[in-house]
Amino acid sequence: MTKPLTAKGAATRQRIVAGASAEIREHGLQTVTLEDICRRTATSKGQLFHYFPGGRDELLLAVADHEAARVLDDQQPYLGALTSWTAWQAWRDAVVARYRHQGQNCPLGVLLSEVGRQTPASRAVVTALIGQWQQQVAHGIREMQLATKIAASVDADRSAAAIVAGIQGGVSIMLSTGELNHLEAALDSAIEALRTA
Amino acid sequence: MTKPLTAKGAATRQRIVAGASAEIREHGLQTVTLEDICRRTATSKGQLFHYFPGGRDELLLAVADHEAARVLDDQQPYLGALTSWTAWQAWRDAVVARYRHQGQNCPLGVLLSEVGRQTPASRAVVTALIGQWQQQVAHGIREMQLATKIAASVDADRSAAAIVAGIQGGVSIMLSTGELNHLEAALDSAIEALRTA
DNA sequence: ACAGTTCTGGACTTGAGAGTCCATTTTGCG
DNA sequence: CGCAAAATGGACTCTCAAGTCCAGAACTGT
Repeated sequence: MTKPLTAKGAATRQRIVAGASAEIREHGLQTVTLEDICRRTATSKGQLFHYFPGGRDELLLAVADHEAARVLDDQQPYLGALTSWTAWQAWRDAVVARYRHQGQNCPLGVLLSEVGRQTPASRAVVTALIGQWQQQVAHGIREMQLATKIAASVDADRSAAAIVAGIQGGVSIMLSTGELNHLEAALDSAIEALRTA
Repeated sequence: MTKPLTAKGAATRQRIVAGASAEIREHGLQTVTLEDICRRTATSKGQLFHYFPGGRDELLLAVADHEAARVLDDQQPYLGALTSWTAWQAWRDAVVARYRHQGQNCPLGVLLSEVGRQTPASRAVVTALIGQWQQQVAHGIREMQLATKIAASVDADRSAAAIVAGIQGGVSIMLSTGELNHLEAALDSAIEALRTA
């Protein structure tokens, strides 16, 4: 029911979303204009409003979806297989490395701190992302519990919530201060806590 | 060297900053206009630019300073006297209660997620805030260590960094999803970790 | 190939908000 | 009092970006 879209049209639409995402990651949500996006993606205003009749808001929502997918994808395969302490460490390293390497260029930070609060629809995207993420971490904790590597008394969901919060806070702080310490400390402390519980 | 300011002038300037802070907390940074601020504070454009010749940016910087002070003040007296587990719990409850009670109306969230990245000057304000906060938490940990209530092996600064990150993440998530779980989980897990270390 | 639809380009309109300017009032002070 | 500096009000300009519109090119299926 969405729309009749030819192959070419779908490609253009996709190009716009990807270009807008990149532009926003690089320059921030507030400073990016539709014209910037047109320039970058070699499209025109007409096309932009053709594919996103709702204008800026609708495009931003599509960008939010796109970015949300990236956040989880970028943590794979680690996040999906937290079955040993080595795996947890690898995941931790992957998360830290990613943010060390790309600095400001961060989908999650943009999503949560800039897009998230704007409209109900984009809030829903963020909420779903957080939920999935937390669930995957919780799943990892439960697997470790089955293998009796983590005490059964640990509340998997609650610990997962704390870990996700720690990462998110670490990333926020990094985006504002440029320092990575907090992210590392949050992850290390959380994992350490799971170990000794 | 700043400026010759009469008592009346200083009062007006102060009124503008306070009004702007409130307006931003209530409606978000991007949606608030200078005219909104004028209306709320019963001032005019002329006054606004008289006191903040640098315009919007300069005003925002003053707001950032103002809000940064609130963040720490609002956690007192708890944050300054983390000398027993009861005190830690009281602090934890104060933080949670504050966010439960005021929801979106949050200086820290606004600061970190909206103002922080804008200009170098506002980044500096945020960086200083985080530093002070972390230091106060670390100080609390050290006092507990002196009283042998926390193991001496704990790295106070690193743990404090993790705690601040957890709170920040919890607040960010709350601002986007409306749920308080993550903030509570982060604080509880962090304190629990200090206890059992 | 041809009719209908989708896609594309870009000029144009519109609205909003930051910043300017200056006339007027109030205050500080000798 | 009386002058200079500071404070105030508000109309005005300027810029810029979102969104509109339409004409023309490219593609679709029959």
